[in-house]
Parts: sequence; structure tokens; C-alpha cells
Amino acid sequence: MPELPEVEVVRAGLAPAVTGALVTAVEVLEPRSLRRHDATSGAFEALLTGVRIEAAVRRGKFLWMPLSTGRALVGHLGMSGQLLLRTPDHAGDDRHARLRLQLEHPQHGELRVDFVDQRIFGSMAVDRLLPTEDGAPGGFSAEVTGEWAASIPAQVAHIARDPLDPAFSDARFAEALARRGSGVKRVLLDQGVVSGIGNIYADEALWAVRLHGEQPASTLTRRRSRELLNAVRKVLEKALAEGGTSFDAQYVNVNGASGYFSHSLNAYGRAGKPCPRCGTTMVREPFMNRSSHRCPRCQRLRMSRAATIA
DNA sequence: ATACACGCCTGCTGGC
DNA sequence: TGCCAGCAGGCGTGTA
Repeated sequence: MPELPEVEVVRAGLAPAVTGALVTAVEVLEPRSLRRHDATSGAFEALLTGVRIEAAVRRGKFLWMPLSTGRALVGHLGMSGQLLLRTPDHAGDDRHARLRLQLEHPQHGELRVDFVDQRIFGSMAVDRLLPTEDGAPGGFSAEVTGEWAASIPAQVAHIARDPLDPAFSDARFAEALARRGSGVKRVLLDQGVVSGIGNIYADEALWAVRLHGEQPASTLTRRRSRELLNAVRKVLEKALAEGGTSFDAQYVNVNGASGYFSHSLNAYGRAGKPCPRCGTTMVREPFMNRSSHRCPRCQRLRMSRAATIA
């Protein structure tokens, strides 16, 4: 399941191929992948055909491509989504191909972008762009000039900035933790507080700072919340560095899911295995219809402000 | 406002 | 061998 690092790898791979490209044809193979497209503004195909792509931008796990029309093509990969850059005549396993864009790029010629999504949790949509509240760029991209620069798709506007965004406010993150009575892992997964973190990197960051995911967020001292945020950044950057090395710049097989297996994970998926730090057998526990992974010795629930003990 | 349950989805795995 | 429950889990929506 792609989280921030995987989506950034997709964005970075896509950007050079789609920036400046003209959409020449659109094929909708699976209408359910357009669940988040508001058809009252026009049909998906019609809003894209003949339109130029200006850039590839990302905030958290959301990815969008500003268009010459002033709108944006927004994508979320969900659990199993991929955006694959292919040659126009690519043939192969198309069982899970949901959407297909034919592009004409001034330098690279004809290209094809396939939205492939086995579970159909992901989606694509053409959405309108709104100005950002703080006037800062809406998300991360290499290109920073254009009408779209300080804007965000309507359906992404409620998502907080991610921890790698220069405009992310560390102070507001700390305040949000201090206000919440729920477990710190829930808060990490709340995309309205901080975006880009999913189950895997939440578990990894919590392990790194020896925190129990059910530790009430409000019991963390400022110092502890700072340590947690630093750990989150470190985990995301490490994954990004590892995931970003394995794709070909020309024809990117931008695979959000496969990158995970090359990462060295300390907590996620390690139930029954020794904690890399202390050797204690790690456990898996039910959490919000999924699982949490932790070391029962390093990551204990602490009473009150004792959460400061590392 | 915050918190939590639920539905959406497919394919793989393990138990009986 | 075949069937089915369980699991993977982000996000929008609905309810309290």
C-alpha cells in the first residue's frame, strides 16, 4: 500500500514524461475508478482530451497533474494503485488496467499512462483547483511556476501538509497531539493532522522512538512529540532514498507496492521475530480493522507524562 | 469538534 | 480438493 515515499517515487518518475505532454486520448476501462470524479463539471474523458499537462505534484499520498484548462487530474493510489508509463503499443497483462491515457510529448513522442488498480480503492478524477490557505505551494513538485503553483485540488484541500513539506508547521503538529486524547498512532494516521503516513511507517516511527501506539497523544511532552516527528521524517526519507533508486527515468515501472519489500523494516510485519533493538519477540495486535506491530518491551504504555521516558 | 464503525474492493492464504 | 473466513487497509461517510 503506497504511502508518501512510494507516491513520491511515482510522482518523480511521471513528472519528466507528462510535463508538457498533450492528452490525445482517454480510455475508461473501469468506471468505478472514477468514483471521486464529479461528473457535473463534465465527463472525465472530455475534460482531459486535447489538454496539456503542466506538472506532477504531490501532497501526502495524493498526486495531481495541473492542466492547461486550470483544472487538475487528481489521483490516489489507494491500496493497490499504480501509474505505469508505457509505450503506446504496450501489450501485456491488462487484467487490472482501469484507465488509460495516450500522451503526445514534445520531446519523448507518444507515451501511454496506465492506471492499474487491482482492488479499486484508488481513483482518478478531474477536479478544480483552489488557492492554498497559506499561499504556499499546494504540494511538492520540481516545477514551481504557473497559475497552479499555490493551489490545491478541491478534494485534497482538507488534507494536511506532509512532514517533508517545507510549509509543514511543526508547532501545529505538536498542538494537535497535545489536544488529542486518542492513541498517538491514530493521530499519525489522521491525514487531517499530518499526511502521507500509513500503517507501515506509523509502526516504524513508533518503534524508532519506543512509543506504544495507544499511548494517548496528549501525554507526550513537547520534546517527545518533536522526537516522534523527527522519527517520522527519518523513516519517510530513508524509504524514499531506497525506493527512488530502482526505477528507469525513461520508462518508469512506477510500482507503489513492490518498493516495500526492498525496505528494511524494524517493526511492520515482524510479529514473532526478535526486536532488532532488544531481541524481545515482537507482537501483532488488532488495530482499527488492521494490525499494529510493536516490541512489547521497548514500546510500553506509560502512565501520564511518563511517556517522556525513552 | 472529536471519535469510532462501516463500506468499498480483489486476491491470496490457511484451516477444516 | 474445495470452500470460506480472514487479511491486506486508506479514505469518505454516517452516527453518537
